[in-house]
Formats: sequence, C-alpha cells, structure tokens
Amino acid sequence: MRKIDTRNFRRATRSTPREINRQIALNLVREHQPISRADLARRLEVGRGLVTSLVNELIAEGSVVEGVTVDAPRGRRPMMLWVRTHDRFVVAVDVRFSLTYVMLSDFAGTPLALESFDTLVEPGELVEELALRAERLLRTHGAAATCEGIGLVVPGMVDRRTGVVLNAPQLGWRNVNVRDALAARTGLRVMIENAPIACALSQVWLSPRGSEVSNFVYVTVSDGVGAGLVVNGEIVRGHDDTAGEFGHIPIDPDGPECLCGARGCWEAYTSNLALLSRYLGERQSPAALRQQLQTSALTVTDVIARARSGDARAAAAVDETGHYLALGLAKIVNALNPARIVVGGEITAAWDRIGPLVRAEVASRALTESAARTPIVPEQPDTYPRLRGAIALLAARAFAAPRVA
Amino acid sequence: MRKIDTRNFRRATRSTPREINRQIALNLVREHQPISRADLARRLEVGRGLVTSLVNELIAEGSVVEGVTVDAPRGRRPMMLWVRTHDRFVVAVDVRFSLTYVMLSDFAGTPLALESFDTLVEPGELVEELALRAERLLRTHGAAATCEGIGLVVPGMVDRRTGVVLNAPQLGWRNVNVRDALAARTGLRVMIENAPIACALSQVWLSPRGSEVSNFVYVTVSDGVGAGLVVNGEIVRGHDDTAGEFGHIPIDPDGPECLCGARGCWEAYTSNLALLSRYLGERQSPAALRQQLQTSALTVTDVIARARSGDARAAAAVDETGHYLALGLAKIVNALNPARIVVGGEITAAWDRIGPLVRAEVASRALTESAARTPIVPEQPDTYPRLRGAIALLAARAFAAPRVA
DNA sequence: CCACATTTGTTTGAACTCTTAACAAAATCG
DNA sequence: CGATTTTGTTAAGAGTTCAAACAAATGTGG
Repeated sequence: MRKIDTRNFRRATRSTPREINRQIALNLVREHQPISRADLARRLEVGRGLVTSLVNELIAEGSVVEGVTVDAPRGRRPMMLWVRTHDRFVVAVDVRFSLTYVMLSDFAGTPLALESFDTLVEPGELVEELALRAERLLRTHGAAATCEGIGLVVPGMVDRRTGVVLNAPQLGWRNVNVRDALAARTGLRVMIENAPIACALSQVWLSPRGSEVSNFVYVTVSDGVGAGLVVNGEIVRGHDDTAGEFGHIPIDPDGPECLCGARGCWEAYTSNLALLSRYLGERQSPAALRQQLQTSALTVTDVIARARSGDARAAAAVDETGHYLALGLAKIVNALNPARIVVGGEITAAWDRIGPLVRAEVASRALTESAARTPIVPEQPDTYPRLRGAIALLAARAFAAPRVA
Repeated sequence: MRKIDTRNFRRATRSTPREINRQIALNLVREHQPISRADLARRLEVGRGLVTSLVNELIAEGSVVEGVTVDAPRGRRPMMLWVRTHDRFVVAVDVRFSLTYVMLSDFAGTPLALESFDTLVEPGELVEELALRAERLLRTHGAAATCEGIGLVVPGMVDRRTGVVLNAPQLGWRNVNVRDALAARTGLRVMIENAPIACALSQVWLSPRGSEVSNFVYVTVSDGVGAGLVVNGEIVRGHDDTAGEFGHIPIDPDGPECLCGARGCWEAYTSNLALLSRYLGERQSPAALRQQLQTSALTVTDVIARARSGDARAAAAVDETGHYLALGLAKIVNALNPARIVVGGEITAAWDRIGPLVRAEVASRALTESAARTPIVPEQPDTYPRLRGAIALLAARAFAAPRVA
C-alpha cells in the first residue's frame, strides 16, 4: 500500500514487464543456483518459452552463465545456469580509525585477497593509496576480468545522492568527497556508505537467510554505537540520510557525559570505550579517556579474554555493558518491532556470556509476547561484516528490484 | 534499492504496464483535478493517444468522471476530468473509550453526517449498532450511490492480515474480530486499523501536502501515547504489526510508575493522564488515578483553558508536559530522521503556548543541523484525524501503487 | 534395436501493451 | 473565411507476454 509520488514517479513503458521479469529471474538464479531453465519457468510460473528469451538476454549482458548439463531421472538433461561471479571482481574498502582494509572479492562475496595499511587521514593521500592498491590487486588477478566497482565503507554520515562524507569525526573529515575523487582517479564505479548501513546491506544481500528478513536492525557497537534499519525490504535513510543514530538516544538523563556533549547517551553506556572505562574503574571526561585508551594497548578483546580466564572485574564490566546494550535494544524492539536484531562489534566475542543475559533483559522489557521472542543474533568480527557490506553496495546495484510507479 | 523477495514476488504480465500507468494517471487526476487529457499526457510524458485509452478505462470502471469543458486561450476547449467522489460513500468509525463516532463521508473525505453513541464494549452489540447506523446513513443519502466500505479505527493493536484486534485495553478486547463480523452483517468491505496508524494514513492520503512527505511520524497523545511511522512512502508495521509503540520507551529509569508496569515511560510523562495528574498535584498509583479521572469531569481541554485564563498551576502543568513531549520527540528525530512530525491529541489546543518550547527543546537535542530543523506541526482534534484516518483506509486501497516485483 | 514416453529447450503466432504519427474537432486570430 | 492552435481520437508499428506446437535429448520396455 505505497502512495505514488506524483512528482517523482516512473511510468511503465512497453519494456517494463521485461525489466521486472528479467530481474526476478536473475534473483531466482542467484538464490537457487544451479538451476535449469525449466525449473526457473516453474518458479516464475511461466512458460519455458519466455524463460528462454529472458535467459538469453541475461547471458548476453553477462549476468548469467551456462554451466554443464546434469543427470536427470528421465528425459533430456537440463543445462544449469549460474550467476556469473568468477570473473567479476569487487574491491571492498573499510576505512577505520587506525587501519584501512582493502579486500579483493569475486561477485559472490568470496574473498580473494586482503590487505591493510595505516589509515591516511588526508583524503587526497588516501585516495591515491587506495587507487594504487586497487589497481595492483586487479592486475594480479586475471587481466580479462571485469571489475564491478569499488565499495567504500567509512565511519561517518554520507549523503547518498552526492556521495559526500558529511562528517566523520574519527577521521576529522567534514564535507569530503572521496567517492568522486577515487572514481576519477581509477575510472571505476565507486559506491560509498557509512558502516552501520553497509553492515545491514551485507545481511540483506550476502546472508544466506537474506530473503527471510526484510525487517531488521543491525546494531554496530565499537567506538561509537550506530544502527542500520531495514524496513519493508529497504534501508531507512531518513530525510537527510541521518536515520539510525540510536547511539545518542539517552538512557538516563542523569547519566555519564558523552562525547557528543549530552548526558546518558546509550553510546556512553555500551560502546567499547564505556566497557574499558568500566574495567579500569576510571571516572574522567570521555575525551580524555579516549585519548588515554588510544595510546594504551588495552582492547575490548583483551578484557573479554581476561573475563574468560577468571578476572572478576573484567567479567563484571562485560556483563554490565551487556545489560546496558539490552536496554537500548529493548527500545528498538518496542519502537520498530523488527523481525530480528543483528549485533556486530568486538563485544560479540563475549556473546556466549552476555547473549542469554541480553535476550532475557530485552524479553522482560518487550511489550508483547512476540516482541519478547525477537531473535538477537551476534555477528562475529572475523567475518569482516564491513567489508562484506562494501561488496553488498555493488551487489545491491546489480540485483535490486527495478523502480516502478 | 529494494531486494526482491524470491518467495513472495509478483511477476509482470503483459497487462502490468497498463496497471501501473492507469494508477499513476488516477493519482495525477486526484492531485491536479480538474485536469484535461492533454495536461495529463504532458505530466505523464506520453502521447495523448495513450491517455485517451487509459482515461476510457478509468471512466468505465467508475474511478474518474468527465466534467465540463472550460475556456482556453486558444484552440479546442479541454474536457476536464475529476475523480468520482460525489456518489461514492465511506462510513468512517472511530471507537473510543467512552464514545463511538460514526461519520458518513464522500470519497474525497468531505463529511456528510456525523453521529456518536456510548461505546458498547460487547463486540456483538457494537457490530449490530454500527451496522444499523451505517445502513441508515447510507439509506438517507441517495439510493443509487455506491459505498466503498467501512473504515474502522480502534484503540489497540490490530493484526493486519486477519483483521483481529489483538489487544485493546480500553475496551477490554483480546483477539476480537469485529472486522469480519461487521462485513458479514452489512455485506460491505470493512477495513480496520489502530489509531496512530490510521492518523498517519490520513496524512498520506487526505492531506493536501500528502505527497510532500513520504517520511514522517504521526504522534498521538491522548490517554496513551502512540506513533504511526511512514518510511519510504509506506507504513511501518513491523514484524508482528506492533511497530510504533513509542509510548513505553523509558525517559528515565527512575521515573514514575506507568500503567504498563514499567517505570519512567514517555507515556507516563506526557499523556493526558500525566498532564492532569501534574495539575492536580497528586502522587498516587496510575491505575487509581485513571479511575478517579474517569469519574471526575476534568479534562485536558479544561486545564488548557484555565492556563489561558491565568491559572499559574495549569500553565506550569501544560508547559511541563510539553517539555517531556519534546524529550520523546527528540529521540524520534534522532533515530528516524523524519521529514516532519505531526502531533495529534488534546494537547495541541495549547500549541500556541508549548509549540515554540517543544521545537526549541527538540532542536537543542538534535544531532545535526538539519534534524534540528525538523518541522513539528500540530493537528487540531476538531479536524477529526481518526475519522479521516478511517476514510484513508479505503482511499489507500483505491489509489495505492500496484505491487510489482 | 526401435517405438514410445518424458523432460528440456526453442520457435511461432496471437493478444495486449506502449509508441508514433496522422487525422478530426473545436476554438481563436487576422 | 482561411490559417493557426490546441484537444482529443484513430490507426499502424514495435516490444512484451502467452499458449501451443515443435525439436532435442534421454531412458524404458519390448
């Protein structure tokens, strides 16, 4: 029941049915490969003749390839179809505070190479370094191969239309356009997105159960706390591309001071900094604390390890962080009623410890029985969710539903 | 960039372009009526020939009517087109705690008759009474007229698919299906929805600026506090149709007790009960308070009137309620970044007093400059937003974009 | 070995749609 | 009154689905 926006609609032409059906067929191949034309026709509920025509176009444009014929119990053996992936590459980039990761991946999301370097905060230098590395990676992996583009994940708000990074405090960027600079330098398509949205997109496009959930929230917990919202199968970007800033929703108006200047933000309770500060037992200004922690070598992963080996103070710090994590998640559950919540970040390494605690806490605050059952699942950092999000940026472009009406 | 759900898609047929374009044309007529075929062709960016064919179908199915020819500076005079409304009726029903309102309206939302009666909490009796009144209203207004259906707004959660009222505490209902009962009794189409969602839909479908905002939140403040979310032009219903329960998001973990059992819910700070309790200065259990207020004759409207005539305690109660209203609105602004927030409920009668206060408070807590500028507009209760929401339920059905892919 | 059934994949013509252009209708202008 | 302008209709052409027949490839059973 969507309203048609009469100032920004897309009329149907006589080739609209084909656009729609071709994209549906492509997605069916993607999710059921290998699949024969006859099988595709049954799933599309259409004659095999139409499928022949659709598949011919998909093969001609390079989206789909024919594989081999396989055995069948009776009758002519089917010729299987696959999404073309092995000679289509994606360069995924994850720019973080200290390190920048560059991954070469095929179009299915299979990693082929991974490297990292100290983040260059000067945008021009970063673009140059990224261009060199992207070109080297592509050169060393098959010359005839095609590159779908570069996916760029940055820690900050991004204007979707222009690609401008509006504000990335960790890098000190304001209104920086690395997307166009990198595209101009490499001649490749570049797509840019902030980290929580990219992580959410990775769930939509690269998770085996992606199609099961068109309604979920991805919560990222690291130095900051952010969220990517997916509603009705689409990312929620908000009016100015700033939706999902759950990190600075207050938990307690009298709570501790936050980096943003306000008091009692969720982030101030459950970010990595908050966990470390609890462990160290220090009460000082958040900015000073961050300074100190950046120089010290202590990480959340260390504290979790210590909790595991019997350090009671570490265990308490982890548990308390989980408690406050749950308080914020409960708000999300009641406000948006998502089908699931995915949690990413270093804290998930302790999920065996805090998972049941978080679930119980959320359930006790849920307003309905079904909301209380909302699955809350961790995503381990070693699966590189942000890099997979960078790949998803390009997958989305290739597989998304055509815009119509 | 929507993902195609491969387990629940709608393939395009050879008549799909027509479905899409006919619906776009219908919406263009709706928003620009009266409009000529030639004008429609220009807006659709299509030849006049196609428009002739589309309009003929719209006229044949009864969606559009021809009006009169009008003057033109040069050339043949155009024949104007209108959405057919004058002989298409909608019965809108708003079931509230004490009174039930029944309105007869034409399809454009123009009220033709309004009546009310003491709410019958026994579902069977209510259905019978509604059926009698609906039939009488339709009978007294033109025999040949067609009725598009009955729109039913109830104070509680509704399962969209089955139409079952899952839980309506004010009526004491649990798993009650008045929709099917009323449809069976009257033979009319019946659509049911909860109040905040209906109010949001009234903005989408019956507001002159409806098309401007495909991203907004409607907050209803009455005995409870709820919200209807519209994202990407669609209502957010959540996984179990329970999205929008912002009323029980905690403002302060140590705050006052709420009817829901938790502490410090937004609702406990900013509902009508909360305002009255502030004015009365009484500190007692919320249940007891509600009991007392239901028997007393004091209303929020009274308190606002007293504030206007110089009662300092009334003024303070109103202002404080506005302050807490703003705290919750700020969370919504930061979490969802809507293009606007519409506030409905008795409190809006005092908007000249609290409006600037609320806007300033929200702006001071917004994380970005653009979020700080989010318009927060009141909707006066005397415009019957819930009844217009009931009408919108049927308008949505007639004018929504066809589902495709 | 061969007729037959079965399944896959292709081809073909009909039906429905948009697209383009010409045409008819109705009004104003000089 | 003819030229011009604008509206609305009609008709032939192109792209799409749709339905059915056809060709291809394999196994089965005598």
